[in-house]
Amino acid sequence: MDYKELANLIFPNAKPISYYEEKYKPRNLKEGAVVSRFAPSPTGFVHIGGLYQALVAKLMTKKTGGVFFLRIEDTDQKREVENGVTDIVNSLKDFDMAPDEGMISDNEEVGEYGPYKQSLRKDIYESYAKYLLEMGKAYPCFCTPDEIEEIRKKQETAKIRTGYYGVWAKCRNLSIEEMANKIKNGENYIIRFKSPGREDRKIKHKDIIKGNVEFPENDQDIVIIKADGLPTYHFAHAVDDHLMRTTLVIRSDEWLSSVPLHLQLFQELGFKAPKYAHISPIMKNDNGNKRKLSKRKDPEAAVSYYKEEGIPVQAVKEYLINIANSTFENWRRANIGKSIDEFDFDINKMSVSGALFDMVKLLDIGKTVISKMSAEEVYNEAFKWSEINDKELNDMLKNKEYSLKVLGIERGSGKPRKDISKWSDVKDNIIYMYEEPKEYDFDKISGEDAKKVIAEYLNLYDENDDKDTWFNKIKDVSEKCGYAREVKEYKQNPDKWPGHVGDISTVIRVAITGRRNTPDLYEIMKVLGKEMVVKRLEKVKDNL
RNA sequence: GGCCCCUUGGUCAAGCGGUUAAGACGUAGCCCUCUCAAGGCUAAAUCAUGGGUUCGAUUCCCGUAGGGGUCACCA
Repeated sequence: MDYKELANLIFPNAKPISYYEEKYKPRNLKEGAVVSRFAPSPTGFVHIGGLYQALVAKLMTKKTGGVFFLRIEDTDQKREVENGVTDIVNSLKDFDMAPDEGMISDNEEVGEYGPYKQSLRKDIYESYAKYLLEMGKAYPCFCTPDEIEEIRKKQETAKIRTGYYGVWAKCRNLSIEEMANKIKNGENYIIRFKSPGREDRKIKHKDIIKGNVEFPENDQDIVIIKADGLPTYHFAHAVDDHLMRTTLVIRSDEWLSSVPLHLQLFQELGFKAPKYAHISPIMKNDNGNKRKLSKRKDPEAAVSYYKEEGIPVQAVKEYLINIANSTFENWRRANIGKSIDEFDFDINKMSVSGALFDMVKLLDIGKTVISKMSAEEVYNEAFKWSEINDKELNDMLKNKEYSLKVLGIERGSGKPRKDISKWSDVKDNIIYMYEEPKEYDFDKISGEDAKKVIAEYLNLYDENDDKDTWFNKIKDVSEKCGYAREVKEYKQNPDKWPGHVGDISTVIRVAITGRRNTPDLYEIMKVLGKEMVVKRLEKVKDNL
């Protein structure tokens, strides 16, 4: 019996690898085009770190005229979660990052290099496993989980490296006949890679982000096909990224220490290895310690959080790009209005260490992004968000013509307002334009004095006044009530008056909006219209 | 614990042997102003640490400390 017969015994029906090599031809792309991917496992919501990786991949492929694809790594059916794939596909869509090829729904895909779901690629993995078996580069292992555990314990007490390697790899030295007999006797087994590596030798690897790294060679006989017949991550990675003709693997840096193994796998399979870019995770400050953003502890770890909070998609992307290339914000300032695709993203400039997540900065970007939008855009986005997240706001916004005016206050000028950083801010920002105030937060002038101010103002108010006339009338009221017409006058002589025109306009502002702080009162009154303004003023006057 | 990676203000970070060590967010103050949000100006605040190498180290080398990752039939 030889290796070939053993391989046939294990995988009698597997196609020769030449079939797949022929089927998935090298891509016909121009020189330098990057083929990269997002390859999550459907084990729960998409993590912001995953979106970050996907964004970098997307940027790189876009920049070079390459291909960005989505592959689902569902080789662990135990951890799989319902709607996992749908969530991933939708999350990418939400961020306007739909892949060029790969999965486009739970069970549909586009592209010539599929299937893009690993659980559907079993035949392919078997072919390549068989290929390794034929060459004696893989072998069946009959060790039970208990035996593996026992080996590990021995290694631990002896204080030596744990794992299935060298003399500890019992099954690698079984004769072909022994292996065949065990299989024929129905013993359970898995397939292991027979590592040619030696721990006392070093390999050098140049990572796109981390730079030069030196590791001991891999000498672990890792499992490549599990008891359930599916491949492990490592094996699937090598086979898939070869067959899908990936040129750049962008992934989280927790994989960095697997690079020696992966390189070895590519080598032994006769594949050309891709380039690797290991991205540092996005961290969070936890009592002075940095730790990865955690799915369990941190709501902002889930990309769905941003959608629910109504943080603009563009803000999230710009924030992420800024973490990746901090020169982005300078570019953005100099290129207002341009698409982020025009930014010359440089993956080599990405930080080697993990950045702390900064919600304050994200929200600041959100503010800027929204301030650049037209009233129409703000309306559309806020409306869309409110449909699923805020019924009350949605009802308010149903009056489109009026809402457009409300959202247009101090917008469209050279210096638009910057007070909304996320869609969930909108309601509180504009609610007094829809409902009469329930409470009045007067400042220094209240009671009878406030009543007098309002009464005087009602005498003068004319909705057709231009802004200067409007303001002069408030100054007139100030004078009548014994307050300074001008703030400057008052400041020069603070003892002469009890206050100034600012205090008077505060009374009117509060009477109309219920608040001391609002955008331009003149515009607010214009939008509200005469009827509403008078009604609100009368109401306050009568109740003071 | 073994192996690997990292360390510039509170945060993101430029920098790549000689700089007054950029910029942004945040913080504080001033200006503008009918309030607020902005905007303008200004300020405080950083090279983890000890050794080298060098005429000169934030930058190069070594050690130390601190942080992170990884050691599965999970990805």
